[in-house]
Amino acid sequence: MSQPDTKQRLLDVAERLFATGGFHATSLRAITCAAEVNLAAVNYHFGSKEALLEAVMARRLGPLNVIRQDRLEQVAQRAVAEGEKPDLRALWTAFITPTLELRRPESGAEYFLSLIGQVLADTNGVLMQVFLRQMSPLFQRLFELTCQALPGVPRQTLFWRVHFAIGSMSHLMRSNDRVPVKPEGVDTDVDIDAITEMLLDYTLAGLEAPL
Amino acid sequence: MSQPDTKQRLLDVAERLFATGGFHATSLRAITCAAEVNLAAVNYHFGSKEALLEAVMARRLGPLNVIRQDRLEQVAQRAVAEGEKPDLRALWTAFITPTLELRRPESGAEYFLSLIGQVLADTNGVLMQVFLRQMSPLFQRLFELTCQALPGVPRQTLFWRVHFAIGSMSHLMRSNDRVPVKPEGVDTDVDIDAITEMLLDYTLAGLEAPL
DNA sequence: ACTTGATTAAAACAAACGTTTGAGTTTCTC
DNA sequence: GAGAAACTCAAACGTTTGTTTTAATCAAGT
Repeated sequence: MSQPDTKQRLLDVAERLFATGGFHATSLRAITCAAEVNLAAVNYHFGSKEALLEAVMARRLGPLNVIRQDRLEQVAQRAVAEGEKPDLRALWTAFITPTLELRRPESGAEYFLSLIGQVLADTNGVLMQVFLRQMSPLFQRLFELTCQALPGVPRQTLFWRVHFAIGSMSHLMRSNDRVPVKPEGVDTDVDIDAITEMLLDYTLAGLEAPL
Repeated sequence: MSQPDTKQRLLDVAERLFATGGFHATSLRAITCAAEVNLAAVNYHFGSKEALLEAVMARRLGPLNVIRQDRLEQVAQRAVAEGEKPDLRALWTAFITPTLELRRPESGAEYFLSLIGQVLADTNGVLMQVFLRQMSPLFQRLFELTCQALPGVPRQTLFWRVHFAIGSMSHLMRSNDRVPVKPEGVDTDVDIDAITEMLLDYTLAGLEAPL
């Protein structure tokens, strides 16, 4: 009958199923069945499948973006106060670390992270359009601050390097522990902090690569 | 009536539509309509939608993998002959350059490249399964040779760095000229050779990042 | 010209899809 | 307690989907 958390259950289940199966390959019936709510609840609470997706993304992306934006601005302000250019590692730490924190099981957001990773791979489809409405300002800001941090690198080169960096990061976001090919003697079950450091090292080296 | 190139048209159109719309969001009717062939032709020539996808991938991935495998082995053999470790840039040039060549309009394979980029983002769904059947050996080989080229970097670290590199590359493969966010003053319409160099620089710097 | 195998076509099948509808139930406010 | 708003439910709607079926047509070989 009446359930106090229908909307929440739909969001949680949709997050998981969209992440593991993809938006288009996940039906509303699969979601509502897993959430143990009625099919019509989706349209009642959200209006449409796409709106459900948008709600799934907005509930975590909003707070995540606030954190990242704040941290980016702190780095920028510190640089201004010191009359220096922004610290590149601090910038990308501000962008990457809160994001990968969502990878921790305790965050309850690991599927969300995977979903966002997939969104970043969407070729201008519905996922990407929804996502960009919420992300463009942050991407722009990150890029501009990175340009300030690396004044000797042409803007165009930096654009592509940032593009590559987003690619690495989103690839990691998607994979969780689902790494498709595991070589011998490699333990893929690795600590979040360690992998964050590795990604930062890799990204920083790439961004700063000699011309 | 009888058309000499029904199968080819299906492959071409499927490649394009799967690449631009995604596998699940592209119907067989959309493909057959665009190819101007009958719906039953898909099942007649390929057996199923998934088999069509597999054929789409195999027709270019097979030859591409032969080229890449040959070039990788050349680098490896040169190193053995000289009693040295393999040259890292040569390895990744062998892997990346033939791949990004497909980005050229003249190759007729730009949609294929985008499709493979999407496959690399698939979370163990049908796309990834089809793909891995054709790609695992090459990935393994690339990883092992990269380990040989960088003996001072722990295997596990290298695994993740290669993972990041694949992420960058696939992100680039997917995007073509569809870059979602274009900052001011950046020309995203860039020469293939230039962008290949940029990706190689970025990737090499990341792989070789100091510990 | 006939036969056989390959190919095409339209229709059908069974299932699935997102959305809508209208009735019933629950919750909230006065 | 009554009424309104919020919520749930099952059925229905109209459409779409991948696959199958069967007959017709084409192409190649004898």
